Amino acid sequence: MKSTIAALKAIADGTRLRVVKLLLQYNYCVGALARRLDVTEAAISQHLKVLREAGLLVGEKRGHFMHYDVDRNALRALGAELEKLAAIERQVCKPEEEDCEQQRRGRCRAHEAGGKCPEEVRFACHGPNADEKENGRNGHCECQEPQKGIR
Amino acid sequence: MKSTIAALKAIADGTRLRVVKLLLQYNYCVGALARRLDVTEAAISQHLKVLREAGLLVGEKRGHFMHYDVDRNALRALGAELEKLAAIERQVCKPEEEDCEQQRRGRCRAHEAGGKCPEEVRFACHGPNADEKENGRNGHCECQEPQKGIR
DNA sequence: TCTGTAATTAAGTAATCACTTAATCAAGGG
DNA sequence: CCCTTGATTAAGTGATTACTTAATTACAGA
Repeated sequence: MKSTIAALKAIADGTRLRVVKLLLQYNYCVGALARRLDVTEAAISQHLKVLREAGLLVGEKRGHFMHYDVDRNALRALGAELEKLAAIERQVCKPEEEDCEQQRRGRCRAHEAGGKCPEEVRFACHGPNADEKENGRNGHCECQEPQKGIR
Repeated sequence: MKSTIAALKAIADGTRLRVVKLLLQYNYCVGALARRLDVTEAAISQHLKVLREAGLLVGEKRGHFMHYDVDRNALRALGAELEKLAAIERQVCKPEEEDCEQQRRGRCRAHEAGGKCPEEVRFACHGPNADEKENGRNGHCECQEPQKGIR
């Protein structure tokens, strides 16, 4: 997860994205990359280091020259991770499963449509001292799904 | 493509990634998010702005409260884009299809295993003045696929 | 071993960024 | 209309970053 962020940071840069796209097509050496992208060799070298340390590139020395290759699996995995993220399911309230004291609160409509209120949700939506302020507006928010037809 | 970079930059941050993960599960209001992630509301608000402007979040006002939702399609599309990137095919040399003057060069082994040398590759690998320096090492690199068995 | 070149690293700089606090805007409730 | 509270914005700060030039390391040919 920390490596995911590093990899995302690595490709979230215009120049480095161009580097990756080019290296996917051509097995350029560093100097060729620099010429092709019109960037100094030092700059390219530093970008390559970032991409390499993020696990997106692997280098190979051939004679005088250093050639980098994109780790396509790593790149694919990164994409898959984002798609997997997009598939994270919503946690909805199921008050019948848990004793949810938020049901008592006037402005908390999180449960009227039927939903649970796990401890972490209760805490996050109403704060650590939610119990102390009965029926007030303080600390409340309609923190769950949009309530169709209500309000 | 520019929006891709903006979206990548947006999620390539630890706090914002946590925001996205949380909003995928719970429809928290801004204050709830801040409490849950133990970040000031101002900071969260700024992160939400970044994510919103990157097209990853959509906001909805409900009474007093502002609730943000992850645009799952945008997130999925971003992941798909990375996977598509990983599928970019390598350009290999096909000298029989093009008149490739690099074949004459001693140190350029790009073609010995059979490969084309399109103008852009030629330029990138050997520089704009490649023709002027016949048979020299200058400006050359073995810029294509690793040559098995050669050298 | 000496020389020329590819690549990396060092050092410095301007810009960007994540965060802070304080001020401001917005939306009810009394 | 005022007051409270949620949310955003403004302004400032320290850290990070992308780039530059210069120095250094690594490699191979003569």
